[in-house]
Amino acid sequence: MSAAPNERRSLDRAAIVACAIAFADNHGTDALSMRKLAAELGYEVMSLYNHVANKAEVLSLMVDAVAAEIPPPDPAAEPIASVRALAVDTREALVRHPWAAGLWLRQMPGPARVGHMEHHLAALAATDMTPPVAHLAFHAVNNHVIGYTLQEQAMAYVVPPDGDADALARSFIDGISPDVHPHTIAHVQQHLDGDTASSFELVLDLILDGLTRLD
Amino acid sequence: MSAAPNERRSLDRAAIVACAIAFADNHGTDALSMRKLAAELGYEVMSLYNHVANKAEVLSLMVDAVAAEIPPPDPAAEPIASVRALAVDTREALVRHPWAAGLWLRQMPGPARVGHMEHHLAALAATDMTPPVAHLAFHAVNNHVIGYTLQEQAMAYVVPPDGDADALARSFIDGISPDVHPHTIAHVQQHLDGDTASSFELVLDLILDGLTRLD
DNA sequence: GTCTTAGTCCGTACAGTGTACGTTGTCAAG
DNA sequence: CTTGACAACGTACACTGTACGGACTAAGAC
Repeated sequence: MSAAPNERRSLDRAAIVACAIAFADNHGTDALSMRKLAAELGYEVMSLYNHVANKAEVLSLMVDAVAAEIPPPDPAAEPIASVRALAVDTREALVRHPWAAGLWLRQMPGPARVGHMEHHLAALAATDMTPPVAHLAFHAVNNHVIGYTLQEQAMAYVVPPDGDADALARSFIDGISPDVHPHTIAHVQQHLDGDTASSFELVLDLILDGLTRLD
Repeated sequence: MSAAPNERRSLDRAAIVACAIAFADNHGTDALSMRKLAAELGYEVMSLYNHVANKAEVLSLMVDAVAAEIPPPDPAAEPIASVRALAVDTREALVRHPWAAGLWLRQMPGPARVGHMEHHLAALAATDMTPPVAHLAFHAVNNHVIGYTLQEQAMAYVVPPDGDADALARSFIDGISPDVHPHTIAHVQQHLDGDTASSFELVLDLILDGLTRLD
């Protein structure tokens, strides 16, 4: 009746989370339901609850798995370089899993994210920054990484599945008057022209430079 | 049978959105459903759909209403001061409506938000910044405002309704080893000690200063 | 061997969600 | 008085998360 039980991967937390991540990568977290997840794994819904408390825990485990993908900083590197590398690597992980940035802040940090925090804070503590500035820096860098990624991916949320993002942006600027909103149109146009390449690292360096100047 | 129809406010977009905002302010957006919203207004669910396309439109109108609360910058002020004021006022609006920051990036900008963008971009264009730097600045400031507010309110998402945030933070640091994660514990402890007051404006100024130094 | 115990899988069921559709009431223009 | 519009409503459907209880299996105790 059911598919050969031999073919399906045995059910445990790791398998569930891995499958959930793959599903979210393909269809987004909004489309992720416990039923679809179970179907994807070849099991029935309620079987998942033998390994996982509830959906919230699945989501929590998912972001922690993403955090686990972020490589720890090279201990031999300069402290500031470590902070910078951690920021860049974190951003890359969030780009790899576009749903992760939106979840990052809503989940209590799991073990991997606590490790991530520790690396980040340790690198900052090893710089010349005073403790209060290091505290500030932690949040400033975090804000930049997550906020920038979120903003970049905001379009993906708005654009209907497999819709044309550029076309949507063009229809957006077509809908507003060039007389009252000229700067807005120019701004969106700059995005369409694509000459806003790697501003992420540029602003990151700006923030880091500013922080190291503080005391 | 039904409550006196005279007492209930007549149904239109504005009434629906106002009620939705009040409800979200009190119970959060997760608890907001079309049925509860209708009940709050004294109507039945489907009546809402005579005035609103779907729930997504309600959410979209809600964030635009928040954007409309943000006062336009004083045209007599210095451009940089306008940018700064806009950032601070935006943050205040997002704090007034804690659900708004999370929705801000997921909704296509409505008229009020386009106006907000225009003010922001116009003020930046009036500074000494070159156009590419002004473009950068728009995103950098936006990231800071939204990211900072989101991060600040992340706790509110994690803490169960009317739960003790401090107690949860303490149980969090109790759960991690001081030997492997000393910096993390120290960081959370600093939050509990509350000596991290108005870092928002501090980092904002840091970013603005850095941007004005660029060219 | 049998009995017990723990753990996994699954079927059923329930309350709650967004919303499509059709019916009813109301009120103004012709 | 009729007609047509629009707003309010009731019902219905597909879908969500998950509580509960039963069926089955595997391991260990005697």
